[in-house]
Amino acid sequence: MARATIDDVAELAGVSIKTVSRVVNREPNVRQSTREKVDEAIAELNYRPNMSARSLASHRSRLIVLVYDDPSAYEVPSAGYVIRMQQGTLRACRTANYELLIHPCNYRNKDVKKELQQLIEQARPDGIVVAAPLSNMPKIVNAIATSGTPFVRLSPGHKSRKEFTIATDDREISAEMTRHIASLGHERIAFIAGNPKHKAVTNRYSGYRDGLEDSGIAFAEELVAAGDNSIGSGEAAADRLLSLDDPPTAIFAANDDMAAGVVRVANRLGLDVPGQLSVAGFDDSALARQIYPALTTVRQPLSTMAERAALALIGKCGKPGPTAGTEIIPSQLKIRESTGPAPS
Amino acid sequence: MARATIDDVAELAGVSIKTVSRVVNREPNVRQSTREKVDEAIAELNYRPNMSARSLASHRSRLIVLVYDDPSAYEVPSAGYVIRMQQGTLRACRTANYELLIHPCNYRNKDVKKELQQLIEQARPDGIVVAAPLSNMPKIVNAIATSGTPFVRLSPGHKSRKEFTIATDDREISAEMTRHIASLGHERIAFIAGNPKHKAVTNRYSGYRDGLEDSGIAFAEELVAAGDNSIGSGEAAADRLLSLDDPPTAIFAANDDMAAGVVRVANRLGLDVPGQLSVAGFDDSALARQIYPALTTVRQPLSTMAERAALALIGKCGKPGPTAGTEIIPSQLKIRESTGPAPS
DNA sequence: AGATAGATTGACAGCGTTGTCAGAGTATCT
DNA sequence: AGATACTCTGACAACGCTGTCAATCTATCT
Repeated sequence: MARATIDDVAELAGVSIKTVSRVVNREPNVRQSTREKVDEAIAELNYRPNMSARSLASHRSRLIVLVYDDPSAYEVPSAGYVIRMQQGTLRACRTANYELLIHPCNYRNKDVKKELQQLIEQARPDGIVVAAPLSNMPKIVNAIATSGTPFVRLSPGHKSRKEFTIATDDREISAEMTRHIASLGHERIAFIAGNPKHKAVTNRYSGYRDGLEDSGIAFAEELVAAGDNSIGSGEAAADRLLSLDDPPTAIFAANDDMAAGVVRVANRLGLDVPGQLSVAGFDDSALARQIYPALTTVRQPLSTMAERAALALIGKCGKPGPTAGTEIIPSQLKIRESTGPAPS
Repeated sequence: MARATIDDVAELAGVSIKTVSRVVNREPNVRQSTREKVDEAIAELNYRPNMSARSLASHRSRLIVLVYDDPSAYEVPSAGYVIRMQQGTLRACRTANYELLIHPCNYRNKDVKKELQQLIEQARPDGIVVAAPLSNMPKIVNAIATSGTPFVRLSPGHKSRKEFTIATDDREISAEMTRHIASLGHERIAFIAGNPKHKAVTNRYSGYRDGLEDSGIAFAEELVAAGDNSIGSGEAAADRLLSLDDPPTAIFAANDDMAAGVVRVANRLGLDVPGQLSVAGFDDSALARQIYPALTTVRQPLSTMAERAALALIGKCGKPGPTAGTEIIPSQLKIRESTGPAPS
């Protein structure tokens, strides 16, 4: 039994195919009784519009593409990010009956530009969500921009006025985390900075200093350690910080992996967490919940960001709409077991 | 500048559009010189066929859909599975210039059937890869089968002769793991069984018994504990096993989470792993590499399975197409630090 | 009643490919 | 040379839908 086409529906309902098209696309100016007749015919024939035909005729594909960096995506710690972005994008797609095409790509590859162009020309998506770090690479962004396809940058830490960008409040939430720790009575609060290449991560340092100031705590150079986002660098940093004459009673690391390193050192030194040392991380990675004690950390609403991005694209479809500016999605403190009152 | 169409290419090359179509689709019976002329024109105009038109006319979409269960997919431990499947499918797609559409869905939802039908009718994918547990549900499989779209089941532990299925060798590899442990000198090898609802997981128990037999070790009822795949159940099982009069020197858990539970108990009891107790898991989840000592475990080639599935659908593969039968992809032992020689 | 504006509907031409089929070339065989 | 069998090529009709625009209705206004 071949699929019913719009002609079949039109014939059964006794109207023209154009009217069926109107009903299907919820266009105005169709008499209620006509609409009902058509809906009945659609139901009876179990008619579903053919996407290809639709897209060919209307120049719209009801397809959203999510582009992200492949190699980093498939390392263990990044899997969660990717999944959460997909989840958000999918949520948006579902509401509007769009489908999601995923296209991880490797920015180190010389042909990314060509690859993206081909993707765009073949799939003709209605919109593209570009995730970090690709979203911060002019090469990539330009390739997409020149195609004329609407796109949204998912770019924690990078604002932009040129393109529509969804960003995070790394600085503000880091300040909040710092204030939270301070509110527990801590006065010696250390910070482990991350890889300075990641803008979002350096923003966290600024937030730490803001939070200190807000809480009336003097900044102490010696309480800042440099890390590179790895567990190992967190351990090294913790070793140094905890061997200070006047060691910190709380350590805020710019990401969860480094915070996990701190916890590991604390265990080794026999320091109780959070009894003798409070530890906070950032990212709410899987690790944060797997280690003991579970990490107090910051959860960035990656899935909400992605959803927002996709919704913007879907909504913008056809309409001119605002194509520039930055939208900030607020992060959330996840208070768990690794932070507690300062030791007296 | 509007995209070049096949007409533009035909005009520039001085041939008919049909000939351009032939060249683009690598059809035979085109004179070499003609082919070159057309290729030049294509290059000059940077022509890319329009997918929608192509798919409308040819009833093929160059789209593969990956369908998997949503809720379970997005829990932390499953993210890795999903990503690996996507990765494999994408690899296959890339070689044949297909694109991948992902469609997580919730089998608890009453409308899954309708949802899948709609997906199929709208996107008209050339093939569908269905992951477990959806691939084991007749409701789902039938919905897809009746659509006539070629599909492959990704179904560890479930064989089938009716549909084309990619399965794993849970039983065989579990036997191998058991033999490996035995070869290290262990004679008291315990097993923690997983959730009996998962066929793949119960197969592992059979494999354990096979391996015992292969190694000439008598099966002891008391050395088998029941778990439910969670870390907590692993701890409980370990507690019981290790308090036996003649406790095991090695524990093989049917998944990594339970194995992690065993390691946790060992730490608590002050047992050195692997000095006094060897521990093995199954799945090679992220956790396996994150805990200390890193878990000896089994890695199932999920990505290879998915790749194989997609290749079969694309028809790019020399082996028989997606007609029927089961193909087994062998798993791999990952020997890491949690297993070692039996204590003397 | 006649006119006017707006609501409703349909005819038809694309959208950019591929499939079919017939016609034109070419090589090979009697 | 003429016949036969391929090899190449192109004209043209789908494919199933949307956009445009004109035609028809209906309601409202003088």
